[in-house]
Amino acid sequence: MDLAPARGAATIEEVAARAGVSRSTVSRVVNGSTAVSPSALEAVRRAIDELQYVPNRAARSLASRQTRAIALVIPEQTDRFFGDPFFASIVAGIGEVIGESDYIMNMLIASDDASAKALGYLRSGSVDGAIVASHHTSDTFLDRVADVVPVVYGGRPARIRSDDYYVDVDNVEGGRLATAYLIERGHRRIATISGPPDMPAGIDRLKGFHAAMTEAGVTPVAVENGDFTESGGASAMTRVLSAGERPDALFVASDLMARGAYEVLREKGIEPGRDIAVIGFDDSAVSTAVSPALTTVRQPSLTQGRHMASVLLDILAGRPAVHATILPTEIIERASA
Amino acid sequence: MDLAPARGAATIEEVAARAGVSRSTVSRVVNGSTAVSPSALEAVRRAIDELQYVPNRAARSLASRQTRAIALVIPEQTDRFFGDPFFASIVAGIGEVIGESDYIMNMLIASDDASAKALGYLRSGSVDGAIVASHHTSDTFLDRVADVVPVVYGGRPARIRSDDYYVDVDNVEGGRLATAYLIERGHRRIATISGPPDMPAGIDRLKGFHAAMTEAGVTPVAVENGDFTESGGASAMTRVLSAGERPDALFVASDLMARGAYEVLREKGIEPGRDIAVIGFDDSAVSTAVSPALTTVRQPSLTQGRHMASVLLDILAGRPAVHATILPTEIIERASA
DNA sequence: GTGAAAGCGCTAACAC
DNA sequence: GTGTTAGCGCTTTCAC
Repeated sequence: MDLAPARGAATIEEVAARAGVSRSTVSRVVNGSTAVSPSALEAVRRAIDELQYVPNRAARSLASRQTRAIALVIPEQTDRFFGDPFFASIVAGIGEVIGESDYIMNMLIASDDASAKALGYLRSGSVDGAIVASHHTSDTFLDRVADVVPVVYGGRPARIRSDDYYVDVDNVEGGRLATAYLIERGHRRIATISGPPDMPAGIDRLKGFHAAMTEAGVTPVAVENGDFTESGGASAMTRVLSAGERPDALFVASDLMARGAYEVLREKGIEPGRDIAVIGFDDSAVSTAVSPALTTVRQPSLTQGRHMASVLLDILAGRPAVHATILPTEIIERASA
Repeated sequence: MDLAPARGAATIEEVAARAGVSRSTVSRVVNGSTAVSPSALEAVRRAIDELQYVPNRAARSLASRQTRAIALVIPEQTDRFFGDPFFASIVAGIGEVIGESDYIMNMLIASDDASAKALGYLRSGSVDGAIVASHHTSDTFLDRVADVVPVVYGGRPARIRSDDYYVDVDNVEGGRLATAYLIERGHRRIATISGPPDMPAGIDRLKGFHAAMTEAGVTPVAVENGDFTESGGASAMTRVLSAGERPDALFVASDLMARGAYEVLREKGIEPGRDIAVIGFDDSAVSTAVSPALTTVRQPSLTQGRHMASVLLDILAGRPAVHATILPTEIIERASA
């Protein structure tokens, strides 16, 4: 018996014919409308099963003007995206929430050279909304995405527009907390390895650092910025050490950079946790992978991811959504400071 | 002057009206047909620019029956995907090649609980083809994807079908090489931490191990399998040590698992590289991140990714494509063995 | 070189 | 509860 369609995928038309009903009824069944008689429902279901029917997504979204897909945009180079456990948590949180919805999530790595293509994709009606996992001030293409579909940013966008949505952690407070922690423990020769100056997260953590220092009347020994990578942390550390006075405490704006700093310190015979207090930021897997374990500022990345997804889902469902969500940070005390 | 469309995105109709030509001509320009007069071309280009026109992807793929999109399917849990640098290389290689094409690539994390959704997506005509980054024998949903669109597998599929395409590294030879290396250096009490028995890569590396052992007439001290994660490597190491005779050499089927093994060895006071020779597999970033640096079997993951993408592109373009590509492996000698 | 017309597979009024 | 009818925005013959 020839059950499968002649060629290509089965269409709604074929299902309707086989079930002895109209296209509309099939559509109703597929879309879960209740206004279908039990007998028709049964017939359609069987036909769908026999033909292995899956609705054509293009046709569906053309007619309904929605795609049931959302994009997770990563404006980073591939190696940074994979190298930093921060992204793993964010993605896991987002995936968890989207997974429970009936949206499909597709990840788009929109590194510099791929951003034009990504922009075209996002503007072509391929998705109903987008989540942007990290944000550089140079990522102006994102504004042009936001013109077309709702966007939720991870972290405060560089320029906040009144209708923006974002979920951030309290980076200023986190930076302040970390720095105050060092000061409270009697350190006065304090340096920092900050994040990149083109990312709000980097800017804010540094702002918190300066706030705490000013408050205590302490002047920084050195301020060098890294790019949130391990090697960037290492070279910033080198610059800090060659800057002049050797610090007795160090605030590093990400755990990964702290790992890079560790290496350079060791090379110079300076033992982290003993000769210099080091505090990181993230509380990602690297903070316990290094030795001595890193005292750090915990940011709830998994939660942040979950929130981002929920906000987008709210927007898409027409529910009232929160424009700005700021998640708290806290110090996790380990061995390095 | 009102240049922007009234509401929503501009359509081909609006562009045509503004340029004073028909829809067909606009379509020709958009699709790069040469049969358009210079004046029409110019007019259309300007209209597109002014209206910020981007063709609707759904409409386009409905009419043309192709999507110009490919899926990168990752049948793994999120944390394993992000935790293993192997995937970073694979994705980078694929992204590089796809990036130069006019296809868009969307990554789909199809963990167990999300596989039904991913399957629906892939069967709904959303993509022209798929690349599967890793493969478990339990991933039967992939067969149903291959029914609908061309699929290229990373690694030999569990059950090879005559029309399958895949790009693999020579895992059997790699396992053999690693084991022979240990034997040549005089080790005789050799154990292995193998990959998961439900993954061809794991099976093949173990096969190579046994081949080399048999050839040399040496019996393994212990064979324990891990799941290609760091913690899996650690617990396998624990089992190896409690199995009986303490090994003087160890072949671990992935660098990440070797890192886990290092930790357990150290806890027991056994120093890798001194008290026990350890050889890994991958030559990923972790092999140099650990101390002592790991001697390992290099597999060209970036190249593998590039090949996978090229093969899919060949298939989609109707060019002859290679069904099976096997890439060579080689020993990278460092400090651990 | 250009336009008219048909149709891709579906949803969504609207009648019945 | 169910079918009929119009499109959704585009590509693609086929005439001219």
